[in-house]
Amino acid sequence: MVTKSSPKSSPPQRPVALIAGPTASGKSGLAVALAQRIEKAGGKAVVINADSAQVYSDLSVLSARPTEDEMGGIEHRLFGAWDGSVACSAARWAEVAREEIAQCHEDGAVPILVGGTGMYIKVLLEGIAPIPEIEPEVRRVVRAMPVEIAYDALMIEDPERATMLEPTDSQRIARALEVKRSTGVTLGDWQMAKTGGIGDEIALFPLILLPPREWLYERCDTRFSQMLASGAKDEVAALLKRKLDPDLPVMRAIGVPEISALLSDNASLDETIEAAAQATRNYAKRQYTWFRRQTEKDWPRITDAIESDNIDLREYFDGLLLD
RNA sequence: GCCCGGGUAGCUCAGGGGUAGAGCAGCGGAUUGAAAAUCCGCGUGUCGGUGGUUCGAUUCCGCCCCCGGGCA
Repeated sequence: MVTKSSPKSSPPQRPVALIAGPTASGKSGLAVALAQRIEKAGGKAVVINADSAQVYSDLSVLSARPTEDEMGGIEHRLFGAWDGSVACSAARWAEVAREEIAQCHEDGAVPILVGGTGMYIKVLLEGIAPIPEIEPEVRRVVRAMPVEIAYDALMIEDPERATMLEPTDSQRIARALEVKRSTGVTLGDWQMAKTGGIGDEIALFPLILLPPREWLYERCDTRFSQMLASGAKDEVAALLKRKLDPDLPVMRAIGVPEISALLSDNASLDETIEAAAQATRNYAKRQYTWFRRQTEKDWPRITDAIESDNIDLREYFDGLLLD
């Protein structure tokens, strides 16, 4: 019997690279650079989207989806994969991402997850409670309730969860209530089980980007003006034409409400730019907190600004096949 | 030059004889199927300057400076 020596340099089983960080932190460029290094070494790499806005086909400019040029010849998946009329969710995204990752492994490609949606990534790695789809009518009724009413109802129907939540947390209150009403089981009971996580089955190569706040905010500010110059108005105009439910995630993406106001003459151009830039900064801060606190302590982090070529990929992805 | 308003937290402003407060920003945090979402916590700043009245002034009075608007 031959004992197969496994040299350090051999590619690991089921590798998955992950580049995560706040908006405008330079994730996409880094992911493409990594993919190109892998392909240059004779491997194959696929970039997989882990961003809750970039999944929508209606949002290309506004979600800062990489352009053909920026993709640099690397295959990208789950970018623009959802029609705006369909609400994606962490669980649904994770399900599809899991399939894509499996497909990559079957094809001998390294999947590189890139994105800023912490919860999507968490659900993919750790799994989530197997709660069935909520009955549309239940959802409609629950979401139409004012928070106070919903909270009072939850206090009666699932007091355990109600006491765990802030009485003002409209979204979580609605979720707990719709789950109880639609399935007859409380959210807490459902959440005792978690299914679908792939964290234990893969060799994860994570990298968290936490650049200096000032640098990040400057990029947030610049970004929206660039989006306007790249056709963001037309994108929103086309989206508005679809007359979708205003509560859908596409309709709430940063820039959509702001540009809608501009298009309907309810805001000046300056006000629009200011409001959208501010929303972007607020969002970046929330992501910053997520990635700083909700990720494993031993995951490598970059706290410097990502300039064109100042990152040594080998330092962070040592063990992956690189040239 | 005169007459009105104003000058209070980074910004917009409230308040008022016992040294001050909201919203936004900023900072910290939460995050189990809408997460670019939904929430929670954190407020000392010569209250424009200076003199006076007062036990006590940021608050009342005088003067000065600055910013609006109006009249000349």
